[in-house]
Amino acid sequence: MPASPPLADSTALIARIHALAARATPARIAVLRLLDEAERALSHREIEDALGTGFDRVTLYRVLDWLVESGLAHRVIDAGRVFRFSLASPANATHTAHAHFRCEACGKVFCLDEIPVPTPALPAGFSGKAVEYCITGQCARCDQSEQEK
Amino acid sequence: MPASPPLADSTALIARIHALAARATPARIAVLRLLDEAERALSHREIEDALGTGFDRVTLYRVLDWLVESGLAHRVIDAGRVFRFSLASPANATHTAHAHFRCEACGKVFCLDEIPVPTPALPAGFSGKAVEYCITGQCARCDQSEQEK
DNA sequence: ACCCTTATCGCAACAGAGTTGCAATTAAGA
DNA sequence: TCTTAATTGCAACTCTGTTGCGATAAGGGT
Ligand SMILES: [Mn+2]
Ligand SMILES: [Mn+2]
Ligand SMILES: [Zn+2]
Ligand SMILES: [Zn+2]
Repeated sequence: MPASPPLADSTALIARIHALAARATPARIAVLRLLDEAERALSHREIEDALGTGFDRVTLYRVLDWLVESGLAHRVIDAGRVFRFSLASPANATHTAHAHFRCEACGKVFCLDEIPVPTPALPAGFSGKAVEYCITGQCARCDQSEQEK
Repeated sequence: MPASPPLADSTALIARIHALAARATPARIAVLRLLDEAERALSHREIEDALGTGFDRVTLYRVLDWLVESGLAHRVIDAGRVFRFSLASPANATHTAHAHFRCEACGKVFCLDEIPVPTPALPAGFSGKAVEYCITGQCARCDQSEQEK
């Protein structure tokens, strides 16, 4: 039972791609669906594994780049130097700042849309655009499995 | 006119290293001095360039690792997948959360010790340890040079 | 001042994530 | 169905950082 809204069928995904005047290719549809179903930010590797063989790694990289450039997804970098991607919800599609949580145990990154990101006052001469707000710690699942030991 | 306190001489730097029961090698002294003089977080590459030839790249990587492990410095990762290092001031040596600013124009990362980092409420089951708070935009210098055009 | 011990260094080889060039394929409109 | 440019697949590549190991040298003891 995914917490996210019901996953879109292929036709809806294809429409979303066509709305950007781009070609609805199998790779794009597959990645889009996967990110839509995922409740956390996924890395290229995780996406590759989830989709199995059938798509070249470079194709997946390019699909992810395209998703970010087109504004459908956004990219965050984790402590292990790997990019993680999550679908931009209508809420954060407008580049609204939102917080992230990275679990040190399992390495997953979660989008915390509920938490407001404070906008700080900057030193003179500095002009801020985006704010990154990331909490590191242990996620609910890893916290639980640690209790069981 | 550096905003930071007067840079320490070699003997002071050596003392700082010896206080950790470690050997005061040329590489460690040089990197420590450089980070002490820098007002922003430096990447390995920047450190290598600044010090010129004379130290092996691996040695510099190991010095930086040692600095982080010993608590003298802390490491942040930037959007370009490269680590940046800044000396832990007495204030943030205790792992006190502090904000960072990354300039999109010149790529530099600044430590904003003045800005307080808010501690957010997390979803149930999540336990937070560290908070990363990074503002992206344009630094004072790049903002200025843009005006001149 | 000299010797030991072993922490640290230098080199070379390696690893992982991501990028680029280009010919072959194919989505989508005519 | 035909055309054409967007997209793919593959191979080679870059960049940052890591590891193994023999050589070097910091620093404590004499
Ligand atoms: Mn997010
Ligand atoms: Mn800092
Ligand atoms: Zn976890
Ligand atoms: Zn700048």
